[in-house]
Amino acid sequence: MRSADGTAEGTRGSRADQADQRRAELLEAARRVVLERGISSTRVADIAKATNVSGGLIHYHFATKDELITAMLRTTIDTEVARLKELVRGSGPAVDRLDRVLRFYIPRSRTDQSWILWIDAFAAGLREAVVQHILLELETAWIGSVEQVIQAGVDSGEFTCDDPHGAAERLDSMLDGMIIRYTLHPSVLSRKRLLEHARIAAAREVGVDRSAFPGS
Amino acid sequence: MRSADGTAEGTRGSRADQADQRRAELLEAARRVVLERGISSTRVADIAKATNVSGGLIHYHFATKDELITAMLRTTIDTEVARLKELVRGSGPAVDRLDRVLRFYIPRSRTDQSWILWIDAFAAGLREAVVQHILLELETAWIGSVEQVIQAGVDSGEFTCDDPHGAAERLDSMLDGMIIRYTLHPSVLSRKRLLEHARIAAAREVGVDRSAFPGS
DNA sequence: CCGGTTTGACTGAATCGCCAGTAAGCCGCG
DNA sequence: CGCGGCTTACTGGCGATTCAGTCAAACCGG
Repeated sequence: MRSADGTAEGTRGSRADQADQRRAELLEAARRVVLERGISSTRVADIAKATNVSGGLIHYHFATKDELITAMLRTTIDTEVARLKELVRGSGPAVDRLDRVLRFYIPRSRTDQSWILWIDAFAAGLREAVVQHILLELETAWIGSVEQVIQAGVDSGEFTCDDPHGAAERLDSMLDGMIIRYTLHPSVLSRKRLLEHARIAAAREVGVDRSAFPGS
Repeated sequence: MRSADGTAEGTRGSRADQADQRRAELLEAARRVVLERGISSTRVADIAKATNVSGGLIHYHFATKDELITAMLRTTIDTEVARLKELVRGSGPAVDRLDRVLRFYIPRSRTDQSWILWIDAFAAGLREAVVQHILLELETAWIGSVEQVIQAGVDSGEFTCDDPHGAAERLDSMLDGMIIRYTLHPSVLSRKRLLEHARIAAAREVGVDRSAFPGS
């Protein structure tokens, strides 16, 4: 895609490419470190160590720690939203598509830590407008996607729902809250039960019977 | 309740009382400061200043900052749970009682910051077992209360619900998620709309019509 | 193609403000 | 007295940011 000159590959090449690569590497490392230490107790030195790089380099690529963290959230969200959009574009009966979205939302297993990042980000977003904005984007994308699938189901006559947007808001909120609970106390609320709750609520929102959804 | 000795009042008296009072004062100040700065960027010096007290005094009453914060969360929760239990104990038709609980849950106004504390605590709870435990207590109390009111309604024949506990879990989660959203982006989701969502969902869970609840 | 020059990624160590926690002692009340 | 609540003055160290310098790759005039 780049390099109309001699060297004909995008993986390795000009210094700009190298810098981009390093930047991406740092963002990825930042994500890993934040996942296990939390945003507020992550030190730039930790990220440096995780990349086998000097502390100074971090500040060569990112002016401040905040900038690094924000950039990390930004790219994480972007890929997440992209995958979500793709998922929504999929085909099949509306029930299946909706169920797929629900399952994508919910952590895959007890060791899936992706939500740790968002919980941390919620707290950060309380005071940082940039983070707040990023989170709003993510939520909007989710609600929009759920709404879209519901609307498709209504159009095809599979679903009955007089307020797809409201239904999506309710479902999303319920999942947010429940996943936070699951992330904090996995022993109190199993993933299975969580998914079951999601399906029950979803079925109700779109006016079909619970049995229309997968899973017993 | 204390002082079976000479001085016959609980507000002012023995040195122990004075110490207790100071402790409470510090906890209250801690709460205020944390609300506006967040747990992780609250310094003990801030709390000292907010109480017009020297920095050293904090450590006279609380060994570490963590202990102070934890104690603060603890007492906040205790009073919250107490008020909740009292609310549940109230009388009247089950719909009214349920609605009262819902309204108690939701921030009173855009300036009610109580939820900021919990969002912060969620993040802290990701790594601190003590906080995690405190949060679990709070959630359990909420779910229990909602369940209890629903069950009462079922017993009196006002409600239909074959799984009060599950219904309470779903309602609670939805409110958690939605309130986080409201707290972070009040301009995107109004309190009015939030309450309406709560009533719609609640009505559905207990098998009554939305119009059975107050508010148009 | 070559030596000199520039550029840009990167290092390692120093700086410096911040902040939890400590130590020593003051003071008023019982 | 003497104890308990309180203050002031410190410290120890952490941790973001800065900076002077290294090194290799790209560039360029001849």
